[in-house]
Amino acid sequence: PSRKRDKGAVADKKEPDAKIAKTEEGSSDKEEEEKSTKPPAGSSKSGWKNWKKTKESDSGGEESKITYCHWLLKSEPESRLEKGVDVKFSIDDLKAQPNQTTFWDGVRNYQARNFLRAMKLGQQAFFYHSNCKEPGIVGIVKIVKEAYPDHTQFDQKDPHYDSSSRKENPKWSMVDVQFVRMTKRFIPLSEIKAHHLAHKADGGPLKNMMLFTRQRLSIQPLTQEEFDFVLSLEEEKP
DNA sequence: GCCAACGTTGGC
DNA sequence: GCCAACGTTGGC
Repeated sequence: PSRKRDKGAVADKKEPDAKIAKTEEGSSDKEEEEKSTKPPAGSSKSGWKNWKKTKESDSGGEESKITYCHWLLKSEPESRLEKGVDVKFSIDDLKAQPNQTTFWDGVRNYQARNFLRAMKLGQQAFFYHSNCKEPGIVGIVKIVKEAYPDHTQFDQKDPHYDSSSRKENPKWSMVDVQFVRMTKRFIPLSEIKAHHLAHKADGGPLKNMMLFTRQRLSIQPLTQEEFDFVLSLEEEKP
């Protein structure tokens, strides 16, 4: 699960426009809670080392730590029932919410959750339409509230109810996001993928993009370079 | 609708 | 802790 449902209006408030923070990424993909700065010692098959090693630190001699400050959020724009509940949530649905803001509930994957928890106020994310006729990026949103417990994990009627989660120590988190703008044009997955493939050969900015290296992750970080490159595509002719 | 990718579960 | 079975994601 990943999603978002069309009921997540959030009470409005004006947040002071946030500082664009740098994100230190420290997530793991396993069950444990906050982990410290170091990766699991000998972890072999978890996804961590793969993205951990993708880049040298830019400050010379220090611990290599990728800083992500942009994100990609997947959501399904077409109706689909999950336990009798329609999980459709398109960018138009987001625009229709009060204050064009919603909570991003329903994430039930540890790695995705840890990325949610790393999100900082004011950071921008691509809104990606998945599982539909034309998958791709349709708009930009920003984080307007950092991670807090996802109440739908305690709701038995919710398709993402988790009976194993305790109120005292909630497993799952969500953030609030607000619509910023549509991209100047639809940026299809196929086009991003073509660049990814080319960049794998020539070392370009999308060579490690998680859309392709962590295919099923519904919440993904992007480096500044990845974000900038993808955004530059909106200026090009289709 | 098919099915590849890949995360999770549970037997041992 | 291994790994086969199973379930889900999501492109095509």
